[in-house]
Amino acid sequence: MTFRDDSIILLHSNQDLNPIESGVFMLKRTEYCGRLRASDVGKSVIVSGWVHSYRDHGNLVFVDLRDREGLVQLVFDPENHPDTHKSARDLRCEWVISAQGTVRRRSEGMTNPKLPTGEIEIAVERFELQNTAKTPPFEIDDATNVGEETRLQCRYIDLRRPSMQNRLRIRHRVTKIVRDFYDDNGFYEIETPFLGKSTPEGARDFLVPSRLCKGMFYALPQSPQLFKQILMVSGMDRYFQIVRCFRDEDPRADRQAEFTQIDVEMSFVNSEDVMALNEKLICRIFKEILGVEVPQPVRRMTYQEAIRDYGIDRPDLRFDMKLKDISDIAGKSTFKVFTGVVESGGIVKGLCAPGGGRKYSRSDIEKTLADFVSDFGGKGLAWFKVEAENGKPVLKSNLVKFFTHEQQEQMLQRFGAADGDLILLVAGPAGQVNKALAPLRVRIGKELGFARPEQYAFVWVVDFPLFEWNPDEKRFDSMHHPFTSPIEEDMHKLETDPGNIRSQAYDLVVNGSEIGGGSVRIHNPARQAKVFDLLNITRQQAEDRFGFFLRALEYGAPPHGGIAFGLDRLIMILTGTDNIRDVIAFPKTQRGQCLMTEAPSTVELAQLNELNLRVQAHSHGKHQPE
RNA sequence: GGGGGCGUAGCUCAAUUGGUUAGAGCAUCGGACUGUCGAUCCGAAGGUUGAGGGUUCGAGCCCCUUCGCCCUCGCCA
Repeated sequence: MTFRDDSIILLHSNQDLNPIESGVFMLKRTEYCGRLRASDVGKSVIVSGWVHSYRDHGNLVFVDLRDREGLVQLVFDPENHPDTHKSARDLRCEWVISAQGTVRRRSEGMTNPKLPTGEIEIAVERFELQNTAKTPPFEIDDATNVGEETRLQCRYIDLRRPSMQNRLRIRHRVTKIVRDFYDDNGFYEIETPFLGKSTPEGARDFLVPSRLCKGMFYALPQSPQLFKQILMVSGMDRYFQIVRCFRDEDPRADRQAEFTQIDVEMSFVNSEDVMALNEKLICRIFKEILGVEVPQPVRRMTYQEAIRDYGIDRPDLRFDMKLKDISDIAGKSTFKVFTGVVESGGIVKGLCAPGGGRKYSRSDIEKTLADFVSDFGGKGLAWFKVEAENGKPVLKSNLVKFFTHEQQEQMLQRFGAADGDLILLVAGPAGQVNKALAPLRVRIGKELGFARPEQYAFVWVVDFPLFEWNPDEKRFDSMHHPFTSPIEEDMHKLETDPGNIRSQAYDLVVNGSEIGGGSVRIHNPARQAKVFDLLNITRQQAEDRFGFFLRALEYGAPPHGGIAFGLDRLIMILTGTDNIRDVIAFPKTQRGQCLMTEAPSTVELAQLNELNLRVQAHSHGKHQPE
């Protein structure tokens, strides 16, 4: 510490400008460090930034100066500017300076091809020390792998790293494209409230106590759903918003409690209109950010097809490897597990991994893959390796004996199996089987190198069921949300067969990730009431929760529909990270804490009193007062 | 709420079966050095092994408790 103080005094003692104390900064930036090129040779420039690294040769001193745009090399030469050179020898990493000098071309053999600015350097004539810095807890360098806990505690340091700056830059560019796109297409950006009304359905709400209405609470919005529909009733015609949403559920690698949606609603449209317009936005983003041409129109796939072939409503279509139902074959085998499942209405379904027979050993399958399947609720994993005998593929497995020759042939046929392949089967209730097979398919597709990271396979999944049966509550729940409109031709099933009504809902999926979803809404109050009935929402409940909205629908609601994109996930895909915290400037941990600010925290008793709240005693929590 | 992984110097990691004074690279500090760019060379400093307890002659290592981070199931209309 004493050294640091001395060094500042040293700097002050000579002719160079050291305005930390005086506060008078003379050198105003003229260029970004990282933007300088050979074309700038000869220019007199002033750059400002952080000392990224310094190389002191006793005589010559080199400093790599860093700003948002990159690095540039500063040279301090004792022959030309002895005082400046002397001061420069005391510079340390992350000190902030402004330097004036001349851009000059580096001589032959001294260029640095690793830097975009590597052909030039700045011969510094004078500089100002704007600030010193403590030694940072870790290096500002993408090469060193720093633990995330440390990064989150010192996020201001972490965000100096080029990779983080790049991700936030891309995020900015995307939101700029979004705003331009919707503006070009006649949308208004309109803000909606954050302090809203709690609705007990869906995700858990974040609650905010009201001071003025004692004992009452606002809820932070899970999405601006009802407000955007009301904006359509209000005649705004087209709305969008880049908006924070809040869901108080456990985070995941790709999920934060607060996240950002690109929220969109349009009047006088059908689902095709919404998809056709909004896929253009995604195409524009992929084109401008990645240079990737997304084929338009984006492929459509029904929900039913997605579940049948991929076991999931967000299929990764970078590779084929479709799931095949072999219940008909397995049900006739003598393998009790399969016949039992088929007799009780379950299915036997599986996939054929090309080359998987060579890639996976028996213990890979029976331990690693079987454990993986069981993590997702699969009860066992049956396998057959496919090998060629006399030029014909045959099945090899301890289960072969339960299948006749003909059944084996049928199985090979069904999967189109060839020498070296691996057939994996799961048996059980259809939902359970699909839930286990879908992640297995993706895992194997990645492990076998079929899912290339630089490839982007888009698909609209359409015709979602309107309802899904909730066995615990013994009632139907909305699959999307209760304002989703059924498909017209399925309306007659409303009384008789509600489970098979399709909805005008659609999800945009890329590489197995849902990046957006929406629907055409019900704009007829009578039909909305009917749907509430089917959801076992009483008139009173509907009135309590959405009364304001139902009343709005009665005042001339236009037909309307919309969509919401998950901005964070979109940025994850565009930047190729699987960690959502890497695309959020100030994210939270799995316990929802901000390690930098240490939120959440306890509050003053006076604050609680003002809100008429009292905190119950509880056993743990290190931040609790004694 | 369940399952799994991790926690050792500022950072990234090592430390044999429980056995000497817990090591290395980077960073830091001092010195040397005319073109470096992951500078180099010489030297120095740096540790409550996340915390607490236990077993033991002896614990970074074994046991118990606890805190934190990550992944995951449930959850996320």
